[in-house]
Amino acid sequence: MDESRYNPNAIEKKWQAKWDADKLYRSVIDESRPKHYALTMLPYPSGDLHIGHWYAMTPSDARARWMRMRGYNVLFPMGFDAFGLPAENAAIKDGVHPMKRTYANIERMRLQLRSMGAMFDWEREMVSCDPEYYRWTQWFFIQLYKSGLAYRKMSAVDWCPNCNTTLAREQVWGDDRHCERCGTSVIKKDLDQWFFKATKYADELLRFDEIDWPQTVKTLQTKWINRSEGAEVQFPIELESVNWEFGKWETNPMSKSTNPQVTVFTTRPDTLWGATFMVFSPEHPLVDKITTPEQKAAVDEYKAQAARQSDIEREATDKEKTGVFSGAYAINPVNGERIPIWIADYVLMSYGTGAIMAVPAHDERDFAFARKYGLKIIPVIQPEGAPLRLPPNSPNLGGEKDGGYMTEAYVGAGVMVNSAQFNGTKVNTEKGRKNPGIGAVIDWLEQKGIGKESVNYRYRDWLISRQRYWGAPIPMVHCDKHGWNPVPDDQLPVELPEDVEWKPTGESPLKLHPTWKNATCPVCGEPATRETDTMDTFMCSSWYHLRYLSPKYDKGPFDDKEYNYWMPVDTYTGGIEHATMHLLYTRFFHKALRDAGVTEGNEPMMQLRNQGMVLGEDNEKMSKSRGNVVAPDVLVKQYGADTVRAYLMFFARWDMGAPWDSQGIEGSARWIRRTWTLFTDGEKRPLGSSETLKVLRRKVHQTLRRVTTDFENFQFNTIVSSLMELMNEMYKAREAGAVGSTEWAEAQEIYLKMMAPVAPHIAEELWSRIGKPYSIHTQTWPAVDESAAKEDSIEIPVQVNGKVRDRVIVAAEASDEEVKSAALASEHVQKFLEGKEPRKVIVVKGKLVSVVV
RNA sequence: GGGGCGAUGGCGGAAUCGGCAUACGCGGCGGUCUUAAAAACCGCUGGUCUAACGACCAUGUGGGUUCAAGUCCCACUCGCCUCACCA
Repeated sequence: MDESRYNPNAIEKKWQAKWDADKLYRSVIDESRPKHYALTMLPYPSGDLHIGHWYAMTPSDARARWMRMRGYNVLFPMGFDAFGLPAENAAIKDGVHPMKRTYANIERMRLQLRSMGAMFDWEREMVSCDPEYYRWTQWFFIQLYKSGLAYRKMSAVDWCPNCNTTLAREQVWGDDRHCERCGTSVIKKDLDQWFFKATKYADELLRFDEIDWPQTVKTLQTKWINRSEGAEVQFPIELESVNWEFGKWETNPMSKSTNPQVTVFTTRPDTLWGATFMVFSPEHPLVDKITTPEQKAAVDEYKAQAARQSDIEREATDKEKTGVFSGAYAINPVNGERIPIWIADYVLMSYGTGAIMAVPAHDERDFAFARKYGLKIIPVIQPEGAPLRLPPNSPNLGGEKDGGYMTEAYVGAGVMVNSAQFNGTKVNTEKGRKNPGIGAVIDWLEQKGIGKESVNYRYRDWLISRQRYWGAPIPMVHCDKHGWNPVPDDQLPVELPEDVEWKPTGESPLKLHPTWKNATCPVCGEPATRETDTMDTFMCSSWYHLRYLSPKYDKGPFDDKEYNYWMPVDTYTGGIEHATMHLLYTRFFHKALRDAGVTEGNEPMMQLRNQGMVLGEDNEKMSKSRGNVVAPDVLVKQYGADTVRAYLMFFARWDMGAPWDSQGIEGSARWIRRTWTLFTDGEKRPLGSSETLKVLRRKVHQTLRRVTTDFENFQFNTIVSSLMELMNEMYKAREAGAVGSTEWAEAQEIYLKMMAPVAPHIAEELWSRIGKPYSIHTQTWPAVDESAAKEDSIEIPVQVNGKVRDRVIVAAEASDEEVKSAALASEHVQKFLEGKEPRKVIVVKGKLVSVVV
């Protein structure tokens, strides 16, 4: 083979084997060095590494390598998120066991990952479907159960009819409420399921003060949790309104002497006096009890229609509001007014209490509803200036013109009116007690015992039951006498049976298995039944970063020694699509386990950075059906891993992503080849001038300064372009006779060190070819020589009235006066002054001169 | 509909604190080498006008602040992301 030609496949294979044999990337505890835990999101073993994986992992690897060169003891592990639906769905089709398929895929992807030349420590690999891994996933479930954070509840949950399983709220996407995995619209089912009490941590999850995460992720999580402050208020229902035969009131069993109460949540207790009707969700359990015989037919029909409607239709925001009168009345507790109770589907059973007080004057939805059905509107907040005017014939509003009158709800600031002793109280647009009107009313409600301050969240508890086979079995056993109990630790893991049948019945093979579910009760030892549901795979990925610490440890999920040294994760990188899923689950998980005494600290990952997405050449999302998928294996074969790495770092801003350009990679390939030529072409020229060498050295140190800050800031594209510039400069210097000088030797050394994190193989090869000791990857990152980086003379643009008219060259150290006179001495500048005296001359040191006439 | 992010040559992008707009690369054009092509190398490459020196215009649109705006402020247009009757 021709040794002088750049042959990426040969040198990459050679160095990967050597690094492997030398355990160059093995990370072990070393108290003498500061640690750095760099983590990139682990892949699902789909069978092929995608260019998107390369895009996410390569810059993360480069930065981890850079941290290592800066003296940190770096942990950069890799593993597989191996449970999940695709493997099981494929099994139903072709009968290949998910275990077999998954491990075959992992085998293949390991090779592909190795071809990247990343510094993964493979001895720390974890695979979430390995029983030695999910043993601890189950153990964590039991810890949460023992902490009172896991509970079982019957409720209406989201069910994907295609995946045949329930989903967590986070896994239902879009306005058509489709399944995150397969895109099918979900339906509601009443099921008994396991939940984690994530809402207990809602307030803590809203605090981001300890972590350096992108604002967008913090905003998404904040919006997702959606804390709203307000009050709960009890509304008595008129005695005549209650259909007693329908059953008991839980709080007032068959007592006809006390009014039954219904609780509503409101963020606007200051508008209570304007509550002119109530609205119940069609699913509200009291609907049947309060509906009068005359209204029964209409209400039943409305309920049936609401149940028939899909969530899509029901949740369309711009849909006209519909509803039906129940015939019943409630009493507004603040003023004793008798107000009608309506049934409408714009009130959701899943938020608040499923019933609202309607204040049409100050709520848009209630206003629209009141106008449609001719209900009373009473303004209770009056803005400054022109008072709100009701339509003249309110409450009967049909067909009237609205000129000069209220045409929409007033939601701004103002003064309370029509509100008894609160008249005159100022109201602003703040939420909760920050609003003086709300604060005053809450105090009064609490004192009167008809309401209390309350906080509501949109955030739901985490539904983790999945009616599927390919997941970690929920380690619970049910006994007729003793109910649900966790499987004792010494019986973990509860392993998945291998001898199962794949039938497209929609039932989990675990449920259909003849014997697997037979167990004994941990309390009495009598026959009992295993839970046949498995856990959401997000449970597996909520703690994988902990398993990397000690993947073979069998006395616990991790070895404390490793935990104490490496945790928390210092830098976490991955896609933003997990903002309200994995990234929220893992924070909850860490906090819950902190309180159970398992983990330490408040947050698992201190710094988070998100990469963008590589689109297809057609500017569309890559997909097999579009035929625009870029295969990294092909590119590696054609160009070598170093070129692919360099191009992925160069071609777009990492946090933004961009469409793929198959021509563009030629530029990176050229850079790598030209670097090769620069270092291997031994052609000598007569030694050049000292100025040449000085200019070269200056460029080297300027580049080093830039590359260092760019690594710090995840600006990978400009790292590569700076190196390209330096290379061009080195070619010029070589032409001018720099080869053989100490400056040239230094340039070569620093250039390769800067290149090493980006293109580790060629950097190692050239490093050894210039006679340096193995390995470049254990070298120290060079320090910038600021005096060398400094320019001696600089070109200063001179502006006249804001336009650049000339450039003058001055010494870098020149005083403002010197620069000013040099600028004014310019003929060209004088021409534009047209003989006039400058009114003002602004000198910005080292930047420019601005002359104003 | 609410919220967030963004818009710079033919394309991806660069521009630290408000201080030379278009770095670096792709593509294009011209050239060297070659029988030829590829590769490699050299030069040009935002627009308009000009023989040239050079002038004028240009960072989605319209205003504003400033000696100076891609960068700050206001309004709008388009695109992407996100939530979506949340009481």
